[in-house]
Amino acid sequence: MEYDKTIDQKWQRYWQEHGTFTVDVKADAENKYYCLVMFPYPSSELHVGHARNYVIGDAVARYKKMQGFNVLSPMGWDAFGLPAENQAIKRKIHPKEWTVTNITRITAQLKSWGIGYDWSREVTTCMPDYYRWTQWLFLKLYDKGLAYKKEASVNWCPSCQTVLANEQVVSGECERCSTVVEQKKLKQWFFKITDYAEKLLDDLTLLNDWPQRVKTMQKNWIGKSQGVEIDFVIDGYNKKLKCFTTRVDTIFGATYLALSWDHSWVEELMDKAPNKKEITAFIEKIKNQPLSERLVDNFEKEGVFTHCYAVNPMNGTKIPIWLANYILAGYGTGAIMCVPAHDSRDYEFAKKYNLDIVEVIRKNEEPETGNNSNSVYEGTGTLINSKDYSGIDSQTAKERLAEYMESKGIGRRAVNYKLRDWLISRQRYWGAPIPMIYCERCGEVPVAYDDLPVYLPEDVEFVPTGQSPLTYVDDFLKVACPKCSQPAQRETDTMDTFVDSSWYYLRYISPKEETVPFVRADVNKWLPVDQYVGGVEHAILHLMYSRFINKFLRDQGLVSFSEPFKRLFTQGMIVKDGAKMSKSKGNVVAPDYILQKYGADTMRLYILFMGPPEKDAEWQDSGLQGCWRFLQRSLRLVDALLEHRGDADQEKQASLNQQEKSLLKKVHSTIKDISADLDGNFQFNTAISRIMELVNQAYKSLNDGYIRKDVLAQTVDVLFRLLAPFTPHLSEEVNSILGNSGTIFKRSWPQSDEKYLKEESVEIAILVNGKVKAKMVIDVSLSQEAVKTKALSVDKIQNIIRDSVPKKVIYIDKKIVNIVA
RNA sequence: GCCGGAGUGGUGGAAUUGGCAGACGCGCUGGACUCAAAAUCCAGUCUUCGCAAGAAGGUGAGGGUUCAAGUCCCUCCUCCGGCACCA
Repeated sequence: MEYDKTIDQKWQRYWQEHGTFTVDVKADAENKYYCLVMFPYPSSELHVGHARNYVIGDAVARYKKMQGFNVLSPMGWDAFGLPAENQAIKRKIHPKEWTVTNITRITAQLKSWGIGYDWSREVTTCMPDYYRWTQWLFLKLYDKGLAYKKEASVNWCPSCQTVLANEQVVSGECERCSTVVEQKKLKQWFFKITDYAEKLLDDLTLLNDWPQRVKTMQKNWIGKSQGVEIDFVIDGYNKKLKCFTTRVDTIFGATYLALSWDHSWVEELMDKAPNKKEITAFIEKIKNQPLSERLVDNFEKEGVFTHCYAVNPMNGTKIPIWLANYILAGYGTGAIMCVPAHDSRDYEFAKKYNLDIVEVIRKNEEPETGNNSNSVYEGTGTLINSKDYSGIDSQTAKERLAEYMESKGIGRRAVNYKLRDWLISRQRYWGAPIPMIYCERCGEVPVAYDDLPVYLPEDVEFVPTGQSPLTYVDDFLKVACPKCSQPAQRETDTMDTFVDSSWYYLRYISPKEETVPFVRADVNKWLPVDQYVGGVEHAILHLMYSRFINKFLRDQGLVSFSEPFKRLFTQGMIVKDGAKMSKSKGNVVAPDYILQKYGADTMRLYILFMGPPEKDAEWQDSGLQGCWRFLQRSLRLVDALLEHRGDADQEKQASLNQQEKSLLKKVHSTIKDISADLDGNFQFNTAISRIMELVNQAYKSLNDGYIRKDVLAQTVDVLFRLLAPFTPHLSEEVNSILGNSGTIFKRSWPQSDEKYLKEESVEIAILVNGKVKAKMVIDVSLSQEAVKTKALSVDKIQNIIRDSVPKKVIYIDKKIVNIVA
């Protein structure tokens, strides 16, 4: 049998016509398996790097289907977003047109690779029937006070001409275009994800089947820290400064306070400050400093003295209050107590400005060292110079001090998070309009649910001005206030596209529903997603936003599960010439020529065989060639079977020869091992190598002598069923050639038969005085004695071992020896 | 700086989690077929010594535990990823 391109098309057509991958959510809910691949942003054509994602997802889906699950594997489009708009500006094509063209092209690609989706569930986030429900979600959040507008210092990308969420700023640069991000004070919409910080953190422990790496990243991003918020009375003011610290045990070493430039009290203190000019200049300097400058390694600490003092509540000492550039504006209270002896940053600052350094913690191992205040010790230990608390260890002191402060009302236990609220406004056109209206009389008024969707107007000038292009569309902008019917204006910003993608996995269950975003009963049956597959670049962004939205919907009683994705798999990149594939580098491997020359199955097989799927892998055309060779070899086994002469019935009378036995053993051990590879962590590479071994052995057996027809038939049949998740077209073709009707995916996954796997060897442990001294495997055929007898002499054992296992393990004490089978 | 992950042939990578290191693929070498090439098939391919059977060494470096270590423990080196003034 020869491979021929028409095989691909033949079976792709078959799957489509027979609805092989179409799911009825009501009828198929029992024994369901929801396999989801992160939906793509439809920009240009897909290359083999993208293909890896879909091929992995498809292999899982097809494997599960063969195992008898009702597999839902849907596809859709994350279709709003900046690239479409940027293309529109550059080429004068409407974003919608550009997007739809790309979707058509990519759909054809996915189909040509034989990815088995239920296309009847396709969702497209830029279509009104979808974004209507994204707006609905916004209103739901608004109703609960979780969507709010506030003025804040926000990240602004001057190139994209829009604000960005914290999560979209990477090392001070725009995640998308790598432009240095600026800080601007703007009034923007936020989602209150911080309300869910604790839940998002706690429930990470439920995600046993997520990569540890992703969970750690989320944990760090949420950044919970526990400590104490201490009130410092300001000398001469009727005012307290709240400072958060995780090291309350160092309170007696606090020798100054430091405030961030935008602390609320700064304005008041300026009235009296003798060095007002100096302070103003200092604040201006920090304010205008680009974020990127702050992120360099040795960012110079600077500050200015306010000429005010605070009182340390524990010892009454007056300590100076400074403004300092290293105090983060958005974290904690924006004011901290500084302990130079035990914090390297405070130490650096104190040295520079000649502030007191008082050691209050001593490392436990070193009892007395003469030199103090010349170095920083940031660890815990025993308190010194701390009045009544001296001699106590850090941990105990933390608790006692917190208790004391709470009882005196001068401090309280507190928790802080690094996580900030999710900024969702974007000053761009190609996104879901935020469904809000501003009325001079009534203020901020949400659009009524019944008035959704707020349609995105299509006739728009795209040129970015820093204002949303919608600002200039009168038909859109001007609207009657829903409350008082007076002229009012719509919100012109659109939503971050991560809002669209934070709930799409729910819409797949009810994609055509016109009255609700999803049917609750069906969603509760089909979710959580059993297997989610995607790139690790979404470890924080998409995956945390989705978890947040899911938890919100759960709290509203709209879904019943608290985590949307039960298992997560993050695949690595495919690189070429050591670099990520990109058009600008000119190292893109386009799938088209591969399909032409080798067909879809060869490409799929190679992508899965390249290496562990979670790791990056280097594309090698020669490796692809190897997979092609392997498939050709496999197909020649089919020929060998078809040409095989010999009467199967007659053959069955005779007993199997050694080769046939060994081949059948290989067939069944392969089934067993591959199932383990796939049930575990998707070790497609080793699964495929096992199939190659099977083919090699089958060849050897054929070359060496006669193989019974039924044995060969079983080998070939199992071989192509095992290959089916990887090479579905060829497996279908072979399946039909072997006389089976219908699709191979309605047949079951092969089961290994234990009778062929019976071990001919036995593992024994050698005990000396009851202690395991050695374990080894002995070939039973060589020494039946080993199993029959419970105890053997040392000599005998050594003989058996010499005959059957390598010398290396012959270390036995000349004592009593037992054999445990 | 902190937190993760990883270091195995010429190369991508295996090793039932402590049990014959290098499976499988690529590449390379030799042979068969061919006027020749491609394709295909067969054999070989960690290093050293040996015609061979075989012997010895070998998983970033050094030490340790164990009958047995790529795998576990300690010290160090290198690379990759994430976070990065989070008080």
